Amino acid sequence: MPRMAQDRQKQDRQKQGGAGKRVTMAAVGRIAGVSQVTVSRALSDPSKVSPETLRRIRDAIEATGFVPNAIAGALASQRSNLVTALIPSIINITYSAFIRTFSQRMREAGYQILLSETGFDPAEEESVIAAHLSRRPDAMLLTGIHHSARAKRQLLGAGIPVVEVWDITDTPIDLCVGFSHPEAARAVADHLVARGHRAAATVTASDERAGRRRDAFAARFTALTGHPVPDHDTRGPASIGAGRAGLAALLDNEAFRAGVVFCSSDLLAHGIMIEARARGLRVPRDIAVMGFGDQDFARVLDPPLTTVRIDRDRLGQVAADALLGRIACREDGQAISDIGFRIIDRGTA
Amino acid sequence: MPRMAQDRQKQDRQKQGGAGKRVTMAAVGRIAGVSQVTVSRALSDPSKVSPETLRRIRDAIEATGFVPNAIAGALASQRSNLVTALIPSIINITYSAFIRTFSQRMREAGYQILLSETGFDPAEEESVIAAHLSRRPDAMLLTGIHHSARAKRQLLGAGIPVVEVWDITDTPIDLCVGFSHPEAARAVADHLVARGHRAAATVTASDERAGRRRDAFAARFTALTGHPVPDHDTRGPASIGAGRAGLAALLDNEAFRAGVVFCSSDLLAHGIMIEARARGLRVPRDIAVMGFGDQDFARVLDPPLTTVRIDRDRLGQVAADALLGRIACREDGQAISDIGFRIIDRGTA
DNA sequence: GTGAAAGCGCTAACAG
DNA sequence: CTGTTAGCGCTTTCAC
Repeated sequence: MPRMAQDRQKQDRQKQGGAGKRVTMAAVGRIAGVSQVTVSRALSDPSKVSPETLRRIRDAIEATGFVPNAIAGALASQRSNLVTALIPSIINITYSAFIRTFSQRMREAGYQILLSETGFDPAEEESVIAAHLSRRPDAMLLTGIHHSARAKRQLLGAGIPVVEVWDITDTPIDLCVGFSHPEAARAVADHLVARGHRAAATVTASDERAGRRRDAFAARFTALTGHPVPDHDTRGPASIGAGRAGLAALLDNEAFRAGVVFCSSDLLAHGIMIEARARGLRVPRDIAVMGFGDQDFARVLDPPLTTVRIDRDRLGQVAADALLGRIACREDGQAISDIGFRIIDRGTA
Repeated sequence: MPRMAQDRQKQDRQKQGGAGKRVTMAAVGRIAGVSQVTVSRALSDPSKVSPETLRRIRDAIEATGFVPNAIAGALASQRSNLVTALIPSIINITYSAFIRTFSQRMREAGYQILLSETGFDPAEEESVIAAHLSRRPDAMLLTGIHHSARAKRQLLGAGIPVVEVWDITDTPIDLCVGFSHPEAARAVADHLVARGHRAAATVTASDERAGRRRDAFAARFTALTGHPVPDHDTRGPASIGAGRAGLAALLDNEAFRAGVVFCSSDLLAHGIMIEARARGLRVPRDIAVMGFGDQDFARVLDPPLTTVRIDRDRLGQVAADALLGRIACREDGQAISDIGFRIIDRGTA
């Protein structure tokens, strides 16, 4: 900030009066007739302070509107009560829904969550990780299992519990909770072939995990049926519009005319249903659709969407518990949790 | 297998010094052969340090994996470079989409965002505000204009810039950017009546602002047509499923048989389209639908959804700029910004 | 049950 | 250009 602006700001804050001096524990103590430490104790463990003193301190806090300075507390105690989380996208319900469960669980345990988006970009992630680490979080949540070497080093150096979610690996940085994407995709291929499908295509959003599902699906489907699996890459985030465009492209290219489309998300699948209907094609008779994620709308579409359920709430919960366990130094909890997946057979495939 | 990975992990942490000594500026300085302040300067303003010294410091940082301690920095400088934001729901795209724009803008200016949900509950909001204030943010964003008296007092006492978004008032705490919900709702009523609609109903999610829109809409529509406007309250968050259930309830109650349904969100409107079609009703011939929000899917539905557009990106941008302006002490920026709304006429009403 | 003293790791003056 | 000296507002530890 330019020097002048800074000076002016200082003056303004002082003029504000109420804002000039923020209330400190020392000030509260002065009013209550005790020392600063006693105020600290009254807040952190009231039982260590006599009832009478406690009352005076509480009155003083109320009168001054004192709000403790967590920054100073964190510096002194070396505990920030902060947990940071990185997700690819905040507007993608897949991630935001499980972050909500995770946050709630952590908040109940007294932690606040610092959340950032990384936008599916490893370089971006690296810089965000460093920024987060500078806040000295007590633990950290990362999405996915691929991180730059530098980021891993810093994470290890931080000496805090780290949980990687939404994927699974034998070699996590620390903790890991998720499921195997290739395995899920192969299960989908097996399922669709068992149901009699002999032609398939995929529509896939820009997401490394989605890409691995597509590859595993195509490999298995082709192995089983001998037919290639054309793919449409949305080159962007999943959306209903991208799904419509995806089916349109597949059909117009004549790479695909009928069969089942396996999508990397329910949103895409929904778009495919709309596009199919707009073209006078019947779902699932002409075009069958398989989603991924089992978002809340999947069951209320018409026909209801066949998809793969990932228990996001459980994922958030298990991730939080794993971290909490590590923080409490219970090293006994298992480091790797596979929460699995489940094919939900409904009306579109 | 987990066991081995776990053991390996444990060793790694111990070797790393686990909870051991984190690298400090003093340590980096020692290695580079300079004092701690010089390291600080090298980081905050490299031009103040000789090139040769800078090189040695950078090498030392690289070698040690040093990550600056923002906690200590914040305590010393009285600037946290943290901005906190409260939104009702993280999984509601309405809010998460604009938070993304806001965050990006703030990040470019060097701020990190601490985000929390308040879940539409004022009491919850109050406690979250206090928790956020304890982190000594440099600014704060609040959703809506209704806050508890205690919360307002603490906010004022904090002496930081505060912006209230998604609504508008003549008496903001500090800054305010949004639009008038009753005004938007009345404009919708005028528009629908002008298009010939004489019967209307509403489907409304649990959200104070949505409720105010419904009330203003019903009052205007009735004043214009003489007909009452039945409402279905979803008693919960907006969703496609809630929209379907809403139309079903309206129709089954016989409070409503044909006409236009004004929804508090596009998601609800989408559900209504699905339910109407499932019942063999034509949209918009039998049931017309008006959404709210103009989410990305609105234009790709079939028929495309008529709705009200709120420029969320602009909202996020203006909110960020307002805050940044205040932080830089440019008191000239206007305190209240009305970003307006726009009726987007498409195929459903 | 309460207080005094000693930092936590950094930034902000002020010297040199 | 670089170093020294003071804190920032708490928690911790040790006395009393």
